[in-house]
Amino acid sequence: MAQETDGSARKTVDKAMRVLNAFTHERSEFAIGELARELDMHKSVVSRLVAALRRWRILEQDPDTRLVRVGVGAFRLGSIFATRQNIVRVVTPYLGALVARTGHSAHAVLLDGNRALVVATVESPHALRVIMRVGEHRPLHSTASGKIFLALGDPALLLATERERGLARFTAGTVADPARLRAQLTRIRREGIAWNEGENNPGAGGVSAPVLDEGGNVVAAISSVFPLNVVDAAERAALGKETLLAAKRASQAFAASVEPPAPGAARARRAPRRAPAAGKERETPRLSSAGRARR
Amino acid sequence: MAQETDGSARKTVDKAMRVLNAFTHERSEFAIGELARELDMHKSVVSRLVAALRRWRILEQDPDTRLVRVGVGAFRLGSIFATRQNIVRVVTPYLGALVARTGHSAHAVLLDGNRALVVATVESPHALRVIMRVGEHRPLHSTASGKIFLALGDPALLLATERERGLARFTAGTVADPARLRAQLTRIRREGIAWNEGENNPGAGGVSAPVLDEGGNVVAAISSVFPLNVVDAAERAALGKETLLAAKRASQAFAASVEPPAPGAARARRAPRRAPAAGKERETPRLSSAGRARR
DNA sequence: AAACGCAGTTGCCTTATCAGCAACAAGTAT
DNA sequence: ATACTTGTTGCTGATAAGGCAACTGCGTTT
Repeated sequence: MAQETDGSARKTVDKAMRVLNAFTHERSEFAIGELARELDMHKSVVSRLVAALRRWRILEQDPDTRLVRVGVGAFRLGSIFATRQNIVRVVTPYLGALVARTGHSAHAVLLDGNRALVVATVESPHALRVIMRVGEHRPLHSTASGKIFLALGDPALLLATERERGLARFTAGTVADPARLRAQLTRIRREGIAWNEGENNPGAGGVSAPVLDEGGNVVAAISSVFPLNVVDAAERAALGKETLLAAKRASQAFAASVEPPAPGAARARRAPRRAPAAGKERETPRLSSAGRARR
Repeated sequence: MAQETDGSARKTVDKAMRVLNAFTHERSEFAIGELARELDMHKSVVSRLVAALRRWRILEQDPDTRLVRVGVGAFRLGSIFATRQNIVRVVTPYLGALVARTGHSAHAVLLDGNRALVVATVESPHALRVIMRVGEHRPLHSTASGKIFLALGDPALLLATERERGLARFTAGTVADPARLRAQLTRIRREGIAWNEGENNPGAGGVSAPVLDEGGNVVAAISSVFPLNVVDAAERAALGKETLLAAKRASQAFAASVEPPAPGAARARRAPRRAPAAGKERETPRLSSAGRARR
């Protein structure tokens, strides 16, 4: 079948991952047949893959309905990531403080490929509030936090975003014109905060500021989100200031938290070493690649 | 190699999962070679598996040290589980309230195979406190929450636990005698709460109570943990009462939260149907199986 | 009731994929 | 400089995976 020369394929694993990737917050349960249809694989293949993943509890299956769901094993793995990522731990308290001061929901996102991944949220106590869930993905060009990554992250990210799906239009306000987006990004670089005025969801706006490591690289973005119709210009300005402040504090806390001399550190960690030749990279198949933010 | 007749194997996926399973909170980074040694696989195999998983960001690799870590893709999956599991969402506020009243750390655990998995924690504000991290696994027979599952969950769980590793002894207080353990379980069933007096960690004790669904099945356990030496009998009794109360409230909240009529529910869900023949089950290879709590 | 349809699992056989080896590439220690 | 590391990659025989079709449970239809 003349598979394009891809040195390390491990196609079976790839298929298993395609199965896992089908699960999202919106669609968190599938019948075997559904998966097969959606992924264009044969029933028997999906059935056997699911069985394999089930053995490790990465997936689970409702004994009654036979619907397949994400399992506790996936949660275990994810929690390892969350623990290691100081960011999540470090940033959460600042989100809480931010919400307490502003009254609007706040969240933190990480870059995941060429989308932003929500990794922590604190909800506003108000009845009218914007809700965001941990694990949700958001586009880069139509959200405040996304723009932070586009403006301050790897330039390749912007190129990939434009190329990929083009700049999809979600609302009337979405900035779908590359030139206008670039103009916004320049401004963001200057001011240090990014705005979104109903460009992703009608009626919902946001401000975002970067969490930076000691080298000045963006590691995450903190955002406040609010209903556009009840927040006037003055309040928005204040909200921007507060968000920026929270992000700055979080940056300091993050820098301070990185690799604390490791109390009971046992395993030797060799001195830094540049990655070797590395061949053709090509991360995440069929979704094309986006260079990760350099460190 | 006459692999024992296991109808659906998907051995490559299994190997990939063995790689993932190597990662824990204690060991969250590996060199490729380390993994190969530990899993008794060849360097080249691990290298290619890691490359495959990296493409989906389930794993990631430090560009400098080349150490392999759990990636953001795993976090994404895990968060889907966490969201779907109302338990985590529902229970957390009650943990907070419990800590506020008692001053001791509290956490919630789910059953993961034949261990308990910590899924939510709230720490005590005191300087002297017991700390537990989300994602940690704890044995069933030497922890309060574990005993809840043994006492109120599927009876097969107890058998599997005894068979598996025997009742490993962690401290002088560990109940390693099956008969004594069963006696404790009987009492737990009667009283509705379980105690641990330094049986897992010397000096640390805990009380746990079950979160039950509408059918009376254990879906989770809530525990308060405390330093044994500063908590006298009177305080322990109060702590037990509070923990039980929190668990009861959480149970009600959980029952109320299950499947809210599904507002925009689109996909048809067929009527319940018992799982078919199902062949030889055998969950989680090489760790033997433990029947899941029946529903 | 009996027949049909649908979803999921499983045995069999062919073919494609993977494990192992060894060479190589990069970096580190002697 | 030279000898060890550790990780990646081309190559080829051995193995594991895919497709098919049969079969099992169930629910629905005539």
